Amino acid sequence: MASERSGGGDPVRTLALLWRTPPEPKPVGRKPKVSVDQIVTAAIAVADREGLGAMSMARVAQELTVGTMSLYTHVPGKGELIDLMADTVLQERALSSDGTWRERVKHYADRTRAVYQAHPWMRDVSMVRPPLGPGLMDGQEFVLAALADSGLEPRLVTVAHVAIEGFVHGAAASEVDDQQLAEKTGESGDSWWGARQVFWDDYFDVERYPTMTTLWNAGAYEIEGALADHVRTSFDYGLEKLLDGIEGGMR
Amino acid sequence: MASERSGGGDPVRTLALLWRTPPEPKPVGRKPKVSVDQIVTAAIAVADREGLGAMSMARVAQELTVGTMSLYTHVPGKGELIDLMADTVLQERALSSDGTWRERVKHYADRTRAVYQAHPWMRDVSMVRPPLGPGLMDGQEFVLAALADSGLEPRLVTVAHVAIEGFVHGAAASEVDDQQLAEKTGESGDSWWGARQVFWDDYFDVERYPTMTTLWNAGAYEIEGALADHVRTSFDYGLEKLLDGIEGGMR
DNA sequence: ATTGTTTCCGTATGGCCTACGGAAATGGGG
DNA sequence: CCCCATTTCCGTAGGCCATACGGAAACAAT
Repeated sequence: MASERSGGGDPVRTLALLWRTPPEPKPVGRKPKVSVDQIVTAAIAVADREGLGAMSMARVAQELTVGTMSLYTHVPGKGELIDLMADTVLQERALSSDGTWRERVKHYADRTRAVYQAHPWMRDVSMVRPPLGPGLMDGQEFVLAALADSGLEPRLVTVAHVAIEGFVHGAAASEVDDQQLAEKTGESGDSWWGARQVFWDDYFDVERYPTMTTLWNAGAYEIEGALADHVRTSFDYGLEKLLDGIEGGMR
Repeated sequence: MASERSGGGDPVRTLALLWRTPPEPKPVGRKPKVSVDQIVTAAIAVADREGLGAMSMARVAQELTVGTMSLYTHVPGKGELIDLMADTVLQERALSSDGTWRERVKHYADRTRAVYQAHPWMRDVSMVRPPLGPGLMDGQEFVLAALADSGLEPRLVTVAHVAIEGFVHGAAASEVDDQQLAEKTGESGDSWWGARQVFWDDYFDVERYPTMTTLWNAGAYEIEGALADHVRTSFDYGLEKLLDGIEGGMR
């Protein structure tokens, strides 16, 4: 399977689940052993610990000491479950609207980044056909409000929004990728690059890559802390410059 | 499975494959029915047509009318095969270094985007521990050269590089996601959003989302062409503004 | 106790990766 | 011409996965 997808099923059913529309109480019939919330919570727990790849229906059911097929009574399928998981963790952002529009966008970026840190499997969830639940929508509103306050004209607000959203999710995903792989393979990013020392020894061609060579000699690659910090710094820089550009384009 | 990963195996073996170090000619023994190149080409063909999810070892072997296990003689495993595929298609960029540094960065973005368009499965390949082959390295050198020419000091060149690389790959991935899903589910992005009309009717809360409501009323969401075009425009805008910011930060 | 309703879940199908080990092909030396 | 080291080919098997189907089990009301 490629990236885990979602949003495939019946929109009406999925939306009802996302917004937890109370499914009119059933006075008759067997009592449920599990609830949607329990399933989503268990699924998130499994994915947090072992990655989205390990989050199989069987595994989640096991966690709840329930038969695999019981889950299908409460959730249409795996895709929809992932939708629910994603929207749930996005709600953890708890965005507070203080400060200038720039500060708020940065706040949004930080909170979103924190979600990815806490739930690295978010990297594997496509946000192109996103779950239209409260977690996602609240975030959208927050960024749009900040951009609207910036004085950008409406048309540009929507354009800038897509660019920022893309940057933030992309950055958060990249940043987290490293840790995710480290967990999965039991090998840290630094050690992975260390093992590829062979590359610099045996394959790097100084004539083919003059700029890299120059930069190397200029000490531009002497990193202070861990590699992950460097990546993070770079994305902070990128967001800053993106906002600079947007701000500059207004005048 | 989460995103398809790679880069797990023995670095020495993988690097030899990426750079096609000729494995000293074997004078004795049975003649190979397939070569590494044939395997990679077939794998790319399958992934192009049916997605990375369909690119199984069995499927590729079938394509070459060969037993599944024969592939393992030439390629260590699926992860390494994906590395080879990725680096191969990145080589298709054929970057030409004309114009200002900004033009060259944009050229790079466009060519990379084209690769993702032609090979949508690239969305599912993580670029955090990338295949250190010629395709990737040539791209890195190209962007670094452009940034170095911009007059940015060496330290900032590497920082800006990570930011740009993240933006470009992220943008290309997002853009392609839509088409990939369309193919996979047989439903276009526009029709998908159309089916979610229910959301606006039944769940959208005007009081909870005042900015969205205002923007909607201001006509900011009246899109001209297809949704995909709008996304593309937004990323062009984003890259432009990012470069503006970088340029502005130099003075 | 029967009936209607709802939930639980065992089974089965068809897919995936890849470890293992034997069969088949090939060229050189006797 | 036969033998044999060497290399490649590939069948089998084990252990995963999602989910369609249909019957068993639990519960409330009659």
